[in-house]
Amino acid sequence: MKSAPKPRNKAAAKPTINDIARLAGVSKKTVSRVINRSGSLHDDTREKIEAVIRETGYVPNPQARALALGRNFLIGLVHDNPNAQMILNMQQGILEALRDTDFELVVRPVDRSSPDMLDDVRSFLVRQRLYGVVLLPPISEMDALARLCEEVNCKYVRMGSSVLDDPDHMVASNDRDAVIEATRHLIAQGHRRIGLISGPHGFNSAQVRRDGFEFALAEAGIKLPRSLIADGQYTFESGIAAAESLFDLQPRPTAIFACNDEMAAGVLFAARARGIAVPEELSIIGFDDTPIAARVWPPLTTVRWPIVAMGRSAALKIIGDATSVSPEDQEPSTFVSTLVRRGSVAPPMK
Amino acid sequence: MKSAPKPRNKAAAKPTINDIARLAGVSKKTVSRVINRSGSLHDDTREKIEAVIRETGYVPNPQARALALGRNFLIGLVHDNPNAQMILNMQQGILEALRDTDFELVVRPVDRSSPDMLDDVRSFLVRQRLYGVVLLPPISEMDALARLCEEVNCKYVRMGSSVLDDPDHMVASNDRDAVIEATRHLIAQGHRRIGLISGPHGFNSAQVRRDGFEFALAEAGIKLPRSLIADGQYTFESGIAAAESLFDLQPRPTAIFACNDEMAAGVLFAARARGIAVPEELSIIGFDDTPIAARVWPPLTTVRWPIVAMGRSAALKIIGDATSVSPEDQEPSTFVSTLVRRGSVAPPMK
DNA sequence: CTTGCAAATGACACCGGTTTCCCATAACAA
DNA sequence: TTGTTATGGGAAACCGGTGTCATTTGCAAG
Repeated sequence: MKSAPKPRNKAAAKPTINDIARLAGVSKKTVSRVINRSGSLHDDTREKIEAVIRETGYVPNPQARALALGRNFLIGLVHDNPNAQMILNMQQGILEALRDTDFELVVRPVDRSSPDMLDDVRSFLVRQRLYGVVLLPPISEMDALARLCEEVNCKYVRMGSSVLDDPDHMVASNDRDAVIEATRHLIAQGHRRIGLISGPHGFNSAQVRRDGFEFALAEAGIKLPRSLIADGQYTFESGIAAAESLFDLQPRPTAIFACNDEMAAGVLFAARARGIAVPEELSIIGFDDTPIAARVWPPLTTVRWPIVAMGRSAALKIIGDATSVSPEDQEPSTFVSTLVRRGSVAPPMK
Repeated sequence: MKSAPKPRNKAAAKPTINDIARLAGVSKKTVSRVINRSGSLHDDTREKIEAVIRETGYVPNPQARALALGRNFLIGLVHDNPNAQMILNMQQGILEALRDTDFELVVRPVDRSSPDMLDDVRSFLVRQRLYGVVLLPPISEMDALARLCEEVNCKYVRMGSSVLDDPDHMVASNDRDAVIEATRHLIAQGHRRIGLISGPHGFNSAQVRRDGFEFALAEAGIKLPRSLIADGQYTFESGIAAAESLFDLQPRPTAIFACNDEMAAGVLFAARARGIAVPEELSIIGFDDTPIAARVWPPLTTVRWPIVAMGRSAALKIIGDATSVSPEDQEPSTFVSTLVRRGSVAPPMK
C-alpha cells in the first residue's frame, strides 16, 4: 500500500539537529553547543549556525533533550486544596515567568491527609524528571517535602506566610506585619472588643496571622479573653459557625478579624441572617483579597498579598539560571501585603 | 576525584527496561511487548516479566517513550480567560480522570485577541507532542482551533454551551434548556417585566442563553422590549453597569436574569447601593453556580452545570483508548444543568 | 622553526524506550 | 516424512538530542 518509505504526511517535516548540522556544515555536537551556549566556539561558526536555525525555524525536540539530560523542562505546581482563586493566581504568575521559555507548567493536586502523599509526589517528580516544583501552602510548610525534593534532585520553591527556608527556596509574604496593620486599623477606629476567627491548627499561616493579631492587641494594652477567639477552618461555612458563636457573646464584639476572606464572607452572611448591620454594628476585616471580598455588600476591608508576583518570582527562582534572560537581578523572596480599605469597617457605636 | 565510573548517587538507581529484560531472561523488545500489550507472547513469558516488573517496581521512562513514540503523555488545557473557578473545576475534573494513569496535565493560557494565538497553540502542540488537548470556552468555539488540532494530529475535546462538534470531540452542557427552566421559574412566580443582562457578543454561550431566555418569554406570551436587554461582559463590573441602566427604567423590571453569576452578583451589589430590596423588590437569577452565588446575601438562585464531571468526561474521551481501564462505557457528551433555588427570587410586590 | 597550550570542533557512545525485520521453533496439513 | 504456516522472541537500527574524549587548529613563547 505504502509507496514511499517515509510518507511524511504533512508539509516539511520538522528539521532535526542533523539537518541543521548538515546545512551548516558542522557536526551536530557543535549545533548542540550553540543551542546550549556551552563550550567555546568561534564567532563565525556560531553565527553561521544561528543563521541556519533561523532560516529553518528549527526547534530542538524537548523529548530528546529530556531523555539525554535526564531532566525534563517541566515545572510542577504541587498543591493541596486551598483557595481556588489563589491557585489560579499562582498559576498565572508562574506562567507569566514561563512565557517565552521552553518550560511548561504541570499541575499536581495532592491529598495532604493521605499517607501516600509523599510517595505520590516522589514518583511524580522522579517519573517526570521535573526540572523544579512550586509548593503551595499548606503543604509547602512540610519540611519532609522539601527534603524529598532535594533527595530526588529537583529544584523547589516553597510559598508561605513566613520565611521557612533559605531565600533560594522560599517566597514569602509577611502576613504577620499585615495582620498587625489591620488590627491596628480596627483599634484606631475605636474598637476594643475584637473577635478573632482563626485558621485551622497546624497551618503556619494560621499561626502567623493569629500571632500578629495578638501582638497588635497586646501592643495597645487590650486584653484578649479566650472567648473572643473562635476556631475556623478557612471555609465559608466555618466562618458562619464561628461568627454565630461570637454573636452569642454578651456583650458582642464590635469587630471581627477573620483570618481569610472566605470566613469573613461567612461572618457577613451570618450577620445578615441575624439582622446585624455591617459596618454600623459590626466591623469585619478579612485576609487575602480574593474576588469575593469586593463582591459582597458591604465590600470587605481586607489584606491583599501579591500572589501573582509571588508566583512569578517563584518560577524565576527555579528557571533563573537556565534562562539568562535577566542579568542577575535576584528575585525577591519576601513580599509585602497591604491593607485594602473598603466598606466593612467603621467606628463602633457608642 | 571520581572513583566509580557510575556513582549513582542515591539508593538503587531506577531499573531500566534492560534490567528487566536481563532479570527475566528475555530481550527488551519482549518486555516492551508486555508494557504495551502488543504483539503476541506466551503466557509464561508474560507472567514472568510481569513478576519481575512488580518486584523491581519498574516504571517505563516517559521521556524515552515520548521520544520513541513521537508523542508525549501529556494532556493540555488550553483556555483564554474565563472564570477562575470554572478553570479550576475543569482542572479538577480532568485530573480526576488522569489520576492513576501515566498522563499529566499541562496548563496553557492563551490570548484570544492576539493574532499569534493560533501559531502559539500550534507550536505548543507540536513542540510538546501533546497527546491531546481540552479546549475551554470561549476559544473552544473557534473551528480554526479544532482544525489545527487535527492538522497536527493531536486529539482534542471542546467544551461548550451547545453542541459544536461530533460527540468524540465535544462535551456540552445544555444551557438553553436550563435558561428556559430558570426563566419559567421567574414567570411562574408572577414576574412579567424581566430584564436580561446578556453575555458579550460573539460568545456562543451568551447567544444560547439569550435564546433560551427569549424563547421562554415568547412561550409565555410576554413581550420583551429591547430596553429590557442590557449588554454585559460576564464581569462583575459590567453587571453593575447593566443593572444601573435597568434600574433607571420606568417602571423598573421586577426580576433580572443575568447570564452568569458574576454579573448577577453585580446586580445584587448595585441593588444594595440603591437600597432596592432583594428579593422583595427585585428577583435575581444567575448562571454557573460559582461559589460566589452561595456567599452573597441573599444567596443567588442560579443554574448549576456539572463542570467537574464534564472535565472528567472530556479527559476520558481523550485517553479512553489508551487506558483500557473502563470497558467501553462511552463518556457522555451532553450534560444537563439544573436550577438551584436559593433566596434571590420571590414573587413581585403588587 | 619547533614546542606548548588553549580554543574549536568532531567521532562516537549513550539516554531508554520502540520499530523493523528476520529467525527459530512448534503445530499442522499433505 | 516433508512442506507450510503461525507464533514467540531477538538483533539492531532508530528517535533526537547530549556527554566524553580525542583531534585539529591558532597563536605566543622558546
